[in-house]
Amino acid sequence: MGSGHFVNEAEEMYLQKLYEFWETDNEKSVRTKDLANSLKVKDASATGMIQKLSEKGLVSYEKYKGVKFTNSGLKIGRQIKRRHRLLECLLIDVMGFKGDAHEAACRMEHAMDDELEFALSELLGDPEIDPSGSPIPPAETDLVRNNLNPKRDVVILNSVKNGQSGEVCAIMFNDEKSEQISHLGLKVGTEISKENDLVKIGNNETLKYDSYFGNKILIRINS
Amino acid sequence: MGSGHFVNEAEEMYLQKLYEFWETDNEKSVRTKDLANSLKVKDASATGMIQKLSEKGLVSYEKYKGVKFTNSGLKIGRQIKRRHRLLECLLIDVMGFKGDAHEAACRMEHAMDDELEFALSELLGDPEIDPSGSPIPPAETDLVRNNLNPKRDVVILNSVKNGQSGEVCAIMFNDEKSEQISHLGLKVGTEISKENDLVKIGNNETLKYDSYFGNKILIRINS
DNA sequence: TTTGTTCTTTAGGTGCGCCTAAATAAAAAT
DNA sequence: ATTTTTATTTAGGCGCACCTAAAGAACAAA
Repeated sequence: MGSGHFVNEAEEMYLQKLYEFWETDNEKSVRTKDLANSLKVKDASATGMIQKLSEKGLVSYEKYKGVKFTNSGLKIGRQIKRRHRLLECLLIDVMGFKGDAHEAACRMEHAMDDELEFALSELLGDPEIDPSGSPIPPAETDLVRNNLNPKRDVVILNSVKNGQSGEVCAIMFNDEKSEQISHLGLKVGTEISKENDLVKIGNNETLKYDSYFGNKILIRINS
Repeated sequence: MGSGHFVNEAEEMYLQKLYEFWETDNEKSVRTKDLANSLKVKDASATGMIQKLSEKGLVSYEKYKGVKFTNSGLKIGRQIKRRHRLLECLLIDVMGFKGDAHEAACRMEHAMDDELEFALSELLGDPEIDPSGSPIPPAETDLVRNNLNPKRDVVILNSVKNGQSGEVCAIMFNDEKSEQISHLGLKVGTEISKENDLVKIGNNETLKYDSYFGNKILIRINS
């Protein structure tokens, strides 16, 4: 990444976890013990990995003083977390996966490259939070949208932007909540539009929906 | 799996590769060298792993005579291959991923459990071939469809079954081929039905489409 | 400040999957 | 049948990430 570092799976796990600490306080340095605990490894193991990451210039580290990101380490940690949360969106919101999505995402995140990350993010409508409400960091790499990655005009309701309008083109599940969706007055073909962060439906009434539904409803944006 | 074996990632790779040999000839035993070559490891490494798998009862092995699946080994190899090919469908057909899908799938397949495999297969309409035309083996575990996994009534066009009818509810991409799709006379709302492996559209005309389009068009099945 | 506790690091060891090099078996060519 | 070639296996090592046990540093309380 960045300066051409090769970072393996174990290192990525540490950097991602470090990013979680960074999210709550991006100043404080992280204690070896806390890192070890949350990764469920022994303290001595964490020390070893920290030293390795420090060698690679991904964290700054002084004995007995804890560890902090360097810029390049932060980039990588943030990117892995981004991929992780995008995967959770896919598994939970789109696929309706009821198993241990965190665990699955944890293992899949290391298999993603920039392109796959880009494609997934676009499929999901470039979401900014994951199913548990945690923020999805922005992309490190601003891939130029080209003819290999054409602009998509079908997005999930949650990612419709102010000023856009469109039409419901799919409601992804037929589960116990689908009845609730029809109570909202929504069905395939319903026209919607968004202004001032409010979604209106055909009769000019404001649509009240939560994030769950917003992920299940596909909208074809009017061009 | 089956008799409670724990199989790690490396072992899964060997079993999956062995399954590829099994697919072309399920009698012939596989030579160490061929296995090593296709996994891009040295012959000696393959020998070691074969011996390990043999210890576990997943392959039958006699020195200098090559290796064959046992029943339990075949089950595992087949399942990993199934997961791999389902992932390729997701990446290529649904997400439009243009990178190295094989490589990505290779790494993700080991992160899947029965439930995720089930959810993915259903999202894809239980496909029987992957994007390159290779057959997707059937599920080993016939998960009972329960309230956690409600029946989906939106499927891709390719997986509409004879006797079913429904309505186009989404066309997933707006790329260079979308124009071709509209030339087919298809748009959101179009009614379709399938009999004798032929898809008819509203005016009773037979729809001619290829697998590419069949994966991009979502159909809501009439109940 | 001394003592006790907690945290961190070092030192040494394990398992795993890979490697190379060398020995041995099987197969092919003469 | 003997030699040559190819395939396979053994033996010994390496790197990696983890572990335990023990030493040492930092911190808190008396």
